[in-house]
Amino acid sequence: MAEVQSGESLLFLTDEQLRQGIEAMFFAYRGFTADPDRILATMAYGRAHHRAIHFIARSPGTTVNNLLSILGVTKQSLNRVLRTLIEDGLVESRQGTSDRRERHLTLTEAGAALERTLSDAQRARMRAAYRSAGPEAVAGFRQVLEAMMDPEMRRKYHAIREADI
Amino acid sequence: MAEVQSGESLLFLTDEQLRQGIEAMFFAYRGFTADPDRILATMAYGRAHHRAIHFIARSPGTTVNNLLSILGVTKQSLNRVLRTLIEDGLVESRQGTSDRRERHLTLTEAGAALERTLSDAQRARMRAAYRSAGPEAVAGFRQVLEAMMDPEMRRKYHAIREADI
DNA sequence: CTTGGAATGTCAACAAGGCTGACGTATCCT
DNA sequence: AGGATACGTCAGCCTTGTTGACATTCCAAG
Repeated sequence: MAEVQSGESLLFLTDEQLRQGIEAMFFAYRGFTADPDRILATMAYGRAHHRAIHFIARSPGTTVNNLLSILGVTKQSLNRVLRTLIEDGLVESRQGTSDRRERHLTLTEAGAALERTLSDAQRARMRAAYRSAGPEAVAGFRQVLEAMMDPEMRRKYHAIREADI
Repeated sequence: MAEVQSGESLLFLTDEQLRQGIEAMFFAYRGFTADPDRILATMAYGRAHHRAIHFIARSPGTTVNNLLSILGVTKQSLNRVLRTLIEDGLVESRQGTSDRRERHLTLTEAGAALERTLSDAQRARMRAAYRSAGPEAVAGFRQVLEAMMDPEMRRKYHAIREADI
């Protein structure tokens, strides 16, 4: 038959295996967002606020445009979120010095505190998953995720890390 | 110092590593949904329709309640989606025979065709990612994802597979 | 046989968070 | 001087989630 696999090595590419991978992504992403979502639900915030806070924390002083390209939403969408965060004193927006059209975003103390609360919860789950799966599984996990990204997103994913140096 | 790692083996549990894993999940999930989203955008459907179609295809004859527990939304949310799919002739709802309160959901030919289009696109990306990462990475990927799920979701994830036997 | 509860469907109202389109202002660069 | 860029904002729309209330249908226990 045509479906016979040429050895065990390609079994991970059967449609059934791929389908299980798809479902694993679906269920895992739910777990991934569950803890922050629970915390955010007690405030007037949602997942969109979390994403903004996360990436501002990650790249303090980032511009609105940069954040837009990372989050992949329209400026109107981001602005709605950003406005409430600024009004609530969690994010600070400072005019740029070299280019005064730009706004540079940073977390205030309160913003940083919320960020810590959210990311502690999310990291705790990630840490538990990593620990139970082990270092080699984690390396594979990261490899597959990276291969799944759109090339442009992959560039941004790397860019964020390089900015830390 | 307290931060000194006890060897390379625990490096995958540093906050920085966990943070990168979190961001990898974020960017990868975007890629994961990008292709079906593009297809759905050309019709009057969204991601919610895709999810319903996927799990009906996966478990033909499933009940509304079962679908609800898998998708984790309210019946009102699901019903809205289901109604349009039934009206459009993609899903068939048949009253149960043993328990006639239940509705059993199956895809029509048209529904199955759309499911194939959507899942072909999603599987193509998954296949490319799997191929580029290799079988061992895939095993690790699956392990970490599974560890990340809520226990209840993990049960459902396994239940779907066992139902195939 | 009656009744309680479960499964399902439906109506209404609302909110979050996407989107498009249009417009205005400040700033920078050529 | 004029075009491009960065940002903010108003208005309106869509999908998809939520709660609450209520009707229907049916199974099962008393």
